[in-house]
Amino acid sequence: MLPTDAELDILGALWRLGPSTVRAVHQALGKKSGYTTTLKQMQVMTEKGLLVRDGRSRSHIYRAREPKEQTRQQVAGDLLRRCFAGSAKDLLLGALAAQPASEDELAEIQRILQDLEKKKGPQ
Amino acid sequence: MLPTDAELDILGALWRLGPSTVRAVHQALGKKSGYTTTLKQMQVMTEKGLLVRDGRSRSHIYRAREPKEQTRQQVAGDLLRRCFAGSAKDLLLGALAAQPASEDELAEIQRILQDLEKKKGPQ
DNA sequence: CTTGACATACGATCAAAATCGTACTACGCT
DNA sequence: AGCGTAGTACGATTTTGATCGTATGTCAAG
Repeated sequence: MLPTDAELDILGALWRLGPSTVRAVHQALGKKSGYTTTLKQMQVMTEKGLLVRDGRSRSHIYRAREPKEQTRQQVAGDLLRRCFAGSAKDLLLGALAAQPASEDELAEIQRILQDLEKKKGPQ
Repeated sequence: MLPTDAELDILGALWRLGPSTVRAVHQALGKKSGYTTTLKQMQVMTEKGLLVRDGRSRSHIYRAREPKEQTRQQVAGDLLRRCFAGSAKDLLLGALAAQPASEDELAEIQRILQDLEKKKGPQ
């Protein structure tokens, strides 16, 4: 099951920060809502299996249960199908239109694509 | 305001089909839910300004109000920020991991990137 | 040992999205 | 004209996500 929007924000914070307390996540989120809201959300996410909690210290430490890459893959794949008719090209185009990438990043993407084609072509 | 998930499905269907009746969209959606649900959703979307309706024929014809590219840009940009820390590279990687692209599509992406860099570099 | 700061637990509530039932309407067919 | 089919209109309900208040627990400083 895919994470909701608010859940994605929390996962994003945990990816950035590494394993963290509720308070750390809440602060990193720039807190439009109250602390107990974030707490509750992370509790629910733990029940759902999105997070795991280490309750040994008084302030529990949470971390994402699945590797970041896996979650990203799921959510990108979902959008790809639902909104871009499966076209990775169109997805990239949309992303770049929304937020232009630096030349360095463009070059890096090129490199990755070349590697991919090398790996794929010979087969 | 970003379309909800169900709204995105409807937009996707309209992009594929072109201007269509509720029934056509409902069928294209392969829906688990009833016809009036789709109808109601499209009515709400019309109120929100996501769709426009031509009510001249008995079966009203709906189409997306904004160009596909604009909506895609918004939704891709949102995901890019929220889930990929602004890295278009990571977004592309996630998408490709979820659904590998053909060699042709990879090549096409390369071409687009080269054009982009040419346009950007000289400035 | 008491108190205050900070933590979790958890029910209640609120808001938004999705679903459905049913009433009403227009059209074509006989 | 009357009937059946296929459509819209729209209120009601259900479901889900997000938010909050408050009760309670823990610990360390004084």
